[in-house]
Amino acid sequence: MIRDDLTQLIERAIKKAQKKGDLPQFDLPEVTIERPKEAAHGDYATPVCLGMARLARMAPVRIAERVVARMDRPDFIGSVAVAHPGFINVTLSDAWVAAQVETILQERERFGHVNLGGGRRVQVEYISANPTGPLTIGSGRNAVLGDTLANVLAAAGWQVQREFYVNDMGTQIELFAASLYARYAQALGHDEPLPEEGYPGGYLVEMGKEIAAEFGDRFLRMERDEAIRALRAEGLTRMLASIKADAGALGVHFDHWKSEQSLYDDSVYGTVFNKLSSEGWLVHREGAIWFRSDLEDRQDSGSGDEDRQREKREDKDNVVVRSDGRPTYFASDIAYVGDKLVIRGFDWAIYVWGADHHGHVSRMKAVTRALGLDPNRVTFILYQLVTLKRGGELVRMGKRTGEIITLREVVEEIGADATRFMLLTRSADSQMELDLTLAVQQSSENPVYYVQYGHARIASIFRYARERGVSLEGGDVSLLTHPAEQALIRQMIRLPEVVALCAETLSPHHLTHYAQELASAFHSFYKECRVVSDDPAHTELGKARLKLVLAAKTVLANTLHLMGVSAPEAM
RNA sequence: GCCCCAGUAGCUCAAUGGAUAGAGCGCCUGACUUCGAAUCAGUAGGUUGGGGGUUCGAGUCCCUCCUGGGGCGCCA
Repeated sequence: MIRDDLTQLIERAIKKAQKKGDLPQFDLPEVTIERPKEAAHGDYATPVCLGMARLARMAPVRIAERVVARMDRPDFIGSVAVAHPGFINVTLSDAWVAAQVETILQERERFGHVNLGGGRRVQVEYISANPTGPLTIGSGRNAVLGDTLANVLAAAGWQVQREFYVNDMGTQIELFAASLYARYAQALGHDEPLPEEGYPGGYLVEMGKEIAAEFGDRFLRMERDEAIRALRAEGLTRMLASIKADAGALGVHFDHWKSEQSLYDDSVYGTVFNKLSSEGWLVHREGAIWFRSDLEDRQDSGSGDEDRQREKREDKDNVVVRSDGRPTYFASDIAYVGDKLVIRGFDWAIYVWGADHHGHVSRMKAVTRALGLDPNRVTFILYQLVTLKRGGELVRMGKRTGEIITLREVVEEIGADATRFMLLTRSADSQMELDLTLAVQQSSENPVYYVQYGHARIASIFRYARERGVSLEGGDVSLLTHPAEQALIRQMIRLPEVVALCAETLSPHHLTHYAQELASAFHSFYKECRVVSDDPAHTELGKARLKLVLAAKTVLANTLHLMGVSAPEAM
């Protein structure tokens, strides 16, 4: 990336200035390159000389002048300027900018990719909603974050696996099975009450009817426990199929569905448990088995580990096995992290969790450390919960309370593209309020259409060009010197930087903002510059501009696809 | 009580410690007999919740207070 080239260019210039005696000797500070907000400040800028003022005991502007004097000028540099109070502003060469159109046309769908991952393996685990009900809009935010993050990491050179963790054992699935049994029995006319704490949602009534219609009274003729066991399996299969379909409707597909139960069946849990136990991490107390966190501080004090997430250390012990012998959810999580990092050998495991699971992060980090693994190999993306309203009224929602606004409902109302874009625009840290009534009303003015319109408009230009028999063959991109053309290309070549930013900060929402800026640059260009024209004097420029808009179409499509949004040829 | 996240234009939200805090929606003014007006060009709108501090420079970092959300179970 140009940005990295610039960093090196400036670093070399500083060292050279020191060597030649223009600047005193001091340790090089980190050279940061930023994109100035003000167009007049060029394409890139660095404030590094401001920070060097004290080290060099010189005025920042003087330092900047001496650094600039020692800078090499490779072909991509247009001009370099020093600006008060000591910025170095770099403007790219217009000729080099224009030439990037050819680069984009060569790289096509790979344009925007960067190699930060170096082929290392990362697993992104997302949604992982309990398979006891349909996906909610909250799961939608999880899905969009995780899925887009996976796209971004893949574009950033990581080998990515997308995983859905299926909680197919434990209290909730038992309640689900018992609830289903009741609904099934009711469908056959029996007066079977819903269990206490059961799932009251209407979807189970439907499922009970379906199973009754398909299997008749087969399950009623069994022992009750046996029937519930059979219905649990049947219900789980149906629920997972429904979840898969709901996720698919949003364009989300998984590489692997990991069963929680399999962690026990495949003795992953046993292996991990024995390791922790033999190393003294587990303690028996009050009839239960606890993971102790008090060992932690002694273990690696001063080890200098730099957590990506500055979490508070876990300060309390947590139950792994209940006094009745049943493992807790935490027990599964322990086995699962071992499964991810050791057995399957992922270099990095990313979990996408709602903020309500925040309290579990520190104990997961603690367990990872206890297993002798680098805690930086697990990262938790926490997103703030979505509060829902309908017509201004708060909707209290939950699978266990029965009232649900399903993801499918929203996708059917406003479409997958608008849903994804809407859920992706905000950073994960911001709590969002979603009024379904308003969202439906406003879906037609969702900015996603502005971006897609740009893509469709270009497709239309090509349809028109074909009618006129105009092609881009032999187009000379060096003719692209118009300010609107240059501005558009400058936006286009930002994509790799945006991908890098999203991957480094694990915040894919930058994509939505970039997409709008890119589309805006295109629409401005379109208004100012005629692409296809009958004017003979325009022929050469027209060919060059066809190349430009094809490149723009490519970058728009790549950006949209990273977000999991379609790039329509017409709309 | 303790911990985490947030508070920025009327609304929804951006802004790797940098220059004059930006978009979209909404408001107002202009632009379609030539490639798609789901568009473009422009106007208005701000004490970045309050108060201290660090820094050459703070929306961003630290302290404190206020408001909202979430967590602190042998629940998941």
